[in-house]
Amino acid sequence: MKKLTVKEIAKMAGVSVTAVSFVLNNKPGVSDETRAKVQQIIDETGFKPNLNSKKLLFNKSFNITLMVNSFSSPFDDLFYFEITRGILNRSRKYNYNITIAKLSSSKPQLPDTVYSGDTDGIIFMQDISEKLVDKAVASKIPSVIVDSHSISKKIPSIAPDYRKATYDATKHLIKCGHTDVAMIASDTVLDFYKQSLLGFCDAMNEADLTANPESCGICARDEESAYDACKKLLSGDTTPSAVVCTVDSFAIGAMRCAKDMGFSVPNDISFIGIDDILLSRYIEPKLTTMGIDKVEMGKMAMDMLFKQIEGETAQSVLLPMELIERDSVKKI
Amino acid sequence: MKKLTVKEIAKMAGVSVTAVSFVLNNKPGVSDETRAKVQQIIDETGFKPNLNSKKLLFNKSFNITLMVNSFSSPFDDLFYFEITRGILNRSRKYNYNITIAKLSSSKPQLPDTVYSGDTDGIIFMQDISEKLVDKAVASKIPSVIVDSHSISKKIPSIAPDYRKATYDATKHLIKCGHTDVAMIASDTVLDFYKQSLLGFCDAMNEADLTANPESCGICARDEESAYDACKKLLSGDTTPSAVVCTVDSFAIGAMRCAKDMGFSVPNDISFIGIDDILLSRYIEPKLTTMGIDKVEMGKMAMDMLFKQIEGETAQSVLLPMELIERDSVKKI
DNA sequence: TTGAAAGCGCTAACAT
DNA sequence: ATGTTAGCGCTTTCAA
Repeated sequence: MKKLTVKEIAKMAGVSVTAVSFVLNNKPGVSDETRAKVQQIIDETGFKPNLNSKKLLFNKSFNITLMVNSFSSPFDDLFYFEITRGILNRSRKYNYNITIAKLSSSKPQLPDTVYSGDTDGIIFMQDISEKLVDKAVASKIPSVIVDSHSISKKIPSIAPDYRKATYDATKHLIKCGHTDVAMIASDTVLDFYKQSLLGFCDAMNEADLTANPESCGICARDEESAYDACKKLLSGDTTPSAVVCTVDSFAIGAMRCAKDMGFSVPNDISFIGIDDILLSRYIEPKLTTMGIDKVEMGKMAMDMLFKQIEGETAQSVLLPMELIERDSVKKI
Repeated sequence: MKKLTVKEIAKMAGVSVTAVSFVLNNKPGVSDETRAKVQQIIDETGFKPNLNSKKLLFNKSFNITLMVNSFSSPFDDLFYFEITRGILNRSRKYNYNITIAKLSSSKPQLPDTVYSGDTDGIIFMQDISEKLVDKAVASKIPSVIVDSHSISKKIPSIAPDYRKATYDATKHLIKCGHTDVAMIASDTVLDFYKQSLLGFCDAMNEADLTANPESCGICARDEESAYDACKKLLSGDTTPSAVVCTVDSFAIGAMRCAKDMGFSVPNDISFIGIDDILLSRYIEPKLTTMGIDKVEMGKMAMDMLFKQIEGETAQSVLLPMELIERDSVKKI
């Protein structure tokens, strides 16, 4: 059997390749009669035009690169996996491939595909270094950042409103009657830390409670260091009655520490997280946290990227998070 | 600035395009002098040949499609995410893109990319229907199945040795002094169920214990139904002292049930799982289970796929699982 | 409405 | 060793 090409189909239908091309792309310029004839052959043979020639012609790869952070924890992976669902969902609409690439942990580099014309856009998952942002901007390749913790103006991003989320989380604790509230924040991204601090202090001040360095200057970078941070927090003369953790995984580590130290959660001490990772539903007690629709985030990322691919400009968005009440906060 | 092409580089270096092509691909046929000259221009300009033309020429897409099951649970996602790490890791070596596609839940269909020449191979994650297997074989596209629960002969697959794993899990319980051992198995894939049963019975028989329908005829399909299955198991006149669950998520559901019914785990009843999903380390008590190196599975999948892409045939492999002792099994 | 042919950027066969 | 050129499969301009 001969390989199917437009040329071959044209021969079979007794028409020119132009006619076949027009039929394939639903373009006018062929008589109904010719169109029907060609369409029939296409249907019979199941012919699908080879994408590679289109790629060359239009100098497009029909690939979107998903850059994932290689040093993220499995907890984060799950978070990003859900975002990926949304991205995949939308990619079908646009008829693009989604290709995954790991971000090099050693040096900030765009994927090779950018330079060989093998990608039409990049979706960065999680924060990227300022250097990488600059490289992306310089390459002129359409890009978006999804779940950015800092507010970059150079690349459109989709980020949860972490300041508001921290504010709401703190406020929830206060509403539950807590007055000695502390925070374990992440200090890996400066801007994220600032937002957490701002949100926390806003809520405290509003309730005429004071936020001091002892209560909100404690930081962590992963579950393990959150364990240590919590130990420090609970070893002082006075212990807080509630702790807001700016990342769920911190809350998980911190609660483990509290339990190990003989505290009962939430009876002796309450915890609230931010992110609603899968695990939060399964630990004991189930973690109260701030959640967001991750699938929706993925869809938005895709839409924003496409706006750019089509030459328009896209605006960054800040998404609200919702309180998810479970069992780690006690009403007093 | 003119767009960089081989032609342009050739002009700049004052040589033919052939020379440039040879230099780019490290082929002999140019003098050292010419090579150096061309290389210099390439380095200076940072020229990268456009991949799209190569794709057309060789009729290759340099894309590998990763087919993921759309109806898998988040627990499974995590399992597959780790496999994906291995796949990504190896893809760099081969210089291929990894594109992800969701398997349609409604009908068994190969991705469109197969028919438009937009993929050079498929890695199926988890089991696929026999119909889909046939379609993949018919399309002649190189394929592998990773984490297959059944043993298909038509497509090379990488699967954990679930029979052996069930055998080892059961044997571990017996070695810990348990004689009343039951099993909660998955019956979604017939072949998987058979393997579980065989492994379980082998271990029981070897120890002169009897496996009867009451102890090994109980099945589930997810965490929730495992909860119900366990309820049935523990409502009889005699209750087993240990249960092997052929999937970790079943064990999680079953343990929750046992605790809800007032049993203490592992004091009153022990549980062992298979898979070592992330969650198993975080639940209370930490689940004893059978684990496997998932990153390695991904790497193997990639290697097997490439063997096929290069025209060789690949053999299915059965991977051993290792016992991971944690806190859900009591020694008596 | 139709068909012929150029051209996307590259590699490789062929001629020099 | 070097240069010229055909051709991968498609879309689209142009001429008929």
